[in-house]
Amino acid sequence: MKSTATAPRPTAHTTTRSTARSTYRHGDLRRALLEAGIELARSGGPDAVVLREATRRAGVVPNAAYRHFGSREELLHAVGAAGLAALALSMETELGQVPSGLPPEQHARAGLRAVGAGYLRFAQAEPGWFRTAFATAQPSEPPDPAKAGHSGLNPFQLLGAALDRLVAVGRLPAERRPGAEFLAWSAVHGLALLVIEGPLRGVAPAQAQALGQRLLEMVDQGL
Amino acid sequence: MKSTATAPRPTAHTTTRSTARSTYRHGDLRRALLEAGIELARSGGPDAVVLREATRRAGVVPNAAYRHFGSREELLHAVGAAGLAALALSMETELGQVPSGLPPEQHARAGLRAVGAGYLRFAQAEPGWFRTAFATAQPSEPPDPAKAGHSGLNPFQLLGAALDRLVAVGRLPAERRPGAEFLAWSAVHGLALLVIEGPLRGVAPAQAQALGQRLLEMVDQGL
DNA sequence: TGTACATCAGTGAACGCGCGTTCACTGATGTAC
DNA sequence: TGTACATCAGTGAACGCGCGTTCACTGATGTAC
Repeated sequence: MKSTATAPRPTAHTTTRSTARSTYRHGDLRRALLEAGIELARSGGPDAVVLREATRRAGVVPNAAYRHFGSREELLHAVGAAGLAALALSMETELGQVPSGLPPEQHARAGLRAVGAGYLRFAQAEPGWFRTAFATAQPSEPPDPAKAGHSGLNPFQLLGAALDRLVAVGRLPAERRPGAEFLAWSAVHGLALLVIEGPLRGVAPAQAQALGQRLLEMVDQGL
Repeated sequence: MKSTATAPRPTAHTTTRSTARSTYRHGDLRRALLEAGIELARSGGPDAVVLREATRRAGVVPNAAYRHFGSREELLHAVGAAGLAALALSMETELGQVPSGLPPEQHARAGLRAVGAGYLRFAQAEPGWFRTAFATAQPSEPPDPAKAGHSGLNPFQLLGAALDRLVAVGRLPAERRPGAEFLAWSAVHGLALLVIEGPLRGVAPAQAQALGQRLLEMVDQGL
């Protein structure tokens, strides 16, 4: 029994999940598609961000998406950008938990660890979205506010700022500052992948957490 | 003009790339499919390992693959296993270049760096194959000879052996040995990804090399 | 040395699938008068 | 306050694509006698 036949137009799509429209116009389809896209990324990574499925979830016909995104790729990038913003937020949360009474050097070191911990936490909590975000992190440098956290900084900038503080405080020699982002980022990114899609997949969260602490220690000592 | 009509059967597939058969039987289709699969992985990563394309390149009809691989997945895993073996070889090459006259501690440290350098070198030289291999590195522990290098050790075992030597020589406290593989692996794997599909994509090879050296130094100091 | 026969590697044709994207359309909304 | 009209968000139908996988087949090869 196909139920699409006689139902009134606006409410015809009874498979609609989130947005059961009562009007012809959707209202905020762009946002609905983005949110559906995020949901897809969360549950299956970048490859799961499928245009047709996003429109299905928004209760809309497939090509309606083209009013708001030029292509599937554009939607994917929007999902990735939102992921970077969420990642920045995760870092900021960790940064906010650094005690303020510490001596300057300790404080700066704790800041770097917090940034790394926020990265690992987000990667583990949202592996699919994280992978999508990373795929988007690649390109240009003009900082995009859509990728930033509350501070207005994106993840890369938050890391840079933490390293700058290490230099300011005398913990990191200035001549070793250039490129240091990539050393710290490598370590933390590698562990994230080992945990979410590598040989450490399925390890107990507590154990992964402990490994994360050791890794951040290694970076702190080795930088 | 379709040329498939009257041509004699065995040589009908004029689009055949590598293996222009003159016999009805292929001879070594399994190997041909595996090699085609490797070629596909090398040029596009795991997603590019497409069963139909592999058979096309082997000059054979699509379903012929099922005489040798139970599914696309099985072919993909064979490609990945071969990649792990190639990775092990790359590590062994670097290990072979460690001078033998060094004092024990220097020698052990150079060994760990060599393992890391081999990893990075292979990842950069064969990004697509490397990604495919990593996807295969996940599962069980029963060491598979198909994934090993000349020494009979697979990449993970080569890393473990290098760390064991650090302990034997007194450079790494025994209590920090457990799990140390994952710290070193994380750092090196993260940089590999930053370079091949991350923000460092397109950086000059020499610069990537330099960053690799700094990273290995960080690990050496921080472990 | 020759013949009958079993084996099984590769063929040929077809399937259902879901995807991204294009086209011409329709009808709800907001604005100008 | 009411009407005409332009805009443009969402519809409906269709496209071509390439994929993995299944089926019943055919004919080359090697072995037993």
